[in-house]
Amino acid sequence: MSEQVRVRFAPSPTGPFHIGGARSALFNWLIAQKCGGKLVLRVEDTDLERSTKESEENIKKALLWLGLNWDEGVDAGGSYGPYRQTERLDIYKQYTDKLLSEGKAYYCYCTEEELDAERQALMAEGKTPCYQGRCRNISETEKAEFIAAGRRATVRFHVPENQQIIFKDLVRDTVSFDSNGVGDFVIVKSDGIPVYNYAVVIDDSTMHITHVIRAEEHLSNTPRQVLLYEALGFKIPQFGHISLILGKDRTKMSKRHGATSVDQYRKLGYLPEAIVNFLALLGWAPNSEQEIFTLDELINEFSMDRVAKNPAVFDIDKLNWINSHYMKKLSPAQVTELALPHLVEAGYIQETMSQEEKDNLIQFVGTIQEHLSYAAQVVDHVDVYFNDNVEFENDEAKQVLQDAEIPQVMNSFMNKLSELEELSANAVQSILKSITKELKVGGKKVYMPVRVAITGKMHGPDLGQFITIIGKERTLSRLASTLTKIN
RNA sequence: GGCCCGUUGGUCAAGCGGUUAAGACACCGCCCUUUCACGGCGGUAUCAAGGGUUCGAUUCCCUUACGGGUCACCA
Repeated sequence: MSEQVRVRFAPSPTGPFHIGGARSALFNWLIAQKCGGKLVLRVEDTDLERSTKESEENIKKALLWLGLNWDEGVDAGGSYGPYRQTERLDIYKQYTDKLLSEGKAYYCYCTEEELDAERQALMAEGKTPCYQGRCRNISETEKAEFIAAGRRATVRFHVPENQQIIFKDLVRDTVSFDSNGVGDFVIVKSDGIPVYNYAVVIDDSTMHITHVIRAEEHLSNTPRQVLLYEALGFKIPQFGHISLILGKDRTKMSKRHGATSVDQYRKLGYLPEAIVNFLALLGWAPNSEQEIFTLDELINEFSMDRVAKNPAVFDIDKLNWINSHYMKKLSPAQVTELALPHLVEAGYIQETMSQEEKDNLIQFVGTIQEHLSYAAQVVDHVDVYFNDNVEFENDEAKQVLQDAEIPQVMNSFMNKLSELEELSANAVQSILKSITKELKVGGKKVYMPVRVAITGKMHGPDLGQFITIIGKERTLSRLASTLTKIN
């Protein structure tokens, strides 16, 4: 009987939810779904300085927004709680006492300055800067002196010497380290709070996690953890270290690479299914040529043995392409809704607008929807809709109105438009077409000048629809004022 | 600096000893719509370098270079 797959996502609530964390969560979620296993959400809040409840809430909200729910853990309950590390202090203490009594761990009274000096010295010699074990065998009298001097002890793990630490990794296969390069590390801080590498082992083990899938930055921590698993008599889980996401300059993605948090993308009007789809393709490839995946399809296709070892550069162009794909499935009203905050911020609209204004805006958004990568881009297209004061976007646009036949085209169009009884996209198209026939000129000589005269731009929404939306009056007045500008 | 991981087009990547080295994004061109876009079709472009192993290396091994991670009383 094979045991049930249990994976976990264990963020530390110390800031915005990073896109890389989202990918780790996604991979874990996919594994759980695929294997009919459980995903545990554990909050690693042992960094008392930086952890905030707010951050925890943001992370949970972002996970849910992405469609990644969890079966067990914070807010969901379960039989292996509590699921917040600061609520598990008594559990860690039991194991610490055990390690201490078995001589596998010891108190260390070194000060920060002493440790720093030791590190510097080793670095200068070109050696691995790891703790040399000064407090490993101190006498009781020394200990008493330190305590009397007011020193507070940390607990260090006694790392065995000359041991090859070998473990299997789902992504990297066999990885090995030499225990001599590790050095006795702190497992409990002087304030009694366990350190990440220690708490994670106890948690993963007591929560019966079978597969530890996390980012590659933890790969070098794994030998420490393996040692701890062995010392505590725990079963070692399957590890899988997925590569990092890099920025365009091939360094770890950070703020200077642009938006890095899930929430920033959400606010820009990216869609959760697009982000999930994009993230899945960063570091994983399907066994087919498919690029667009629903969550269900991902569950079907996903497997750890198709996860890449090499780090991937975050390519915003591809994200945009994927997002625009999903965006086309939205109704204009939905796109408008996503863009609203940005339109308000840009000063185009007020928080309160009449239903009529809104309906009209939605119609306009419908005409530009296919140009959009994400909803906030509506702002870049909306000037032609709100602004009746036509300005040429460049000389090329201005040039379009310089041809000899332009006055005729314009006059004819203005006449026909004002005589039109019922304004519609088709009617406008007919007018445009009739002018090409009448004047025996190509479409380019008609459509382009009219577009430029009304919008000042060379590109834009379908003319028939656009004119219908802004109406006859505004169109005619724009044309009239543009004509005065070109002479 | 020590240790660990990695390196196929500009980017994501398939490939797992013999291939015309897939596909996607981006870019360029053509077609469509008597305009721009959308869409369709096509094109440019890749195995980091050097040694081995082998009848044969993108694929296996070593070295170098480059990139990244880690060495905290951060996670």
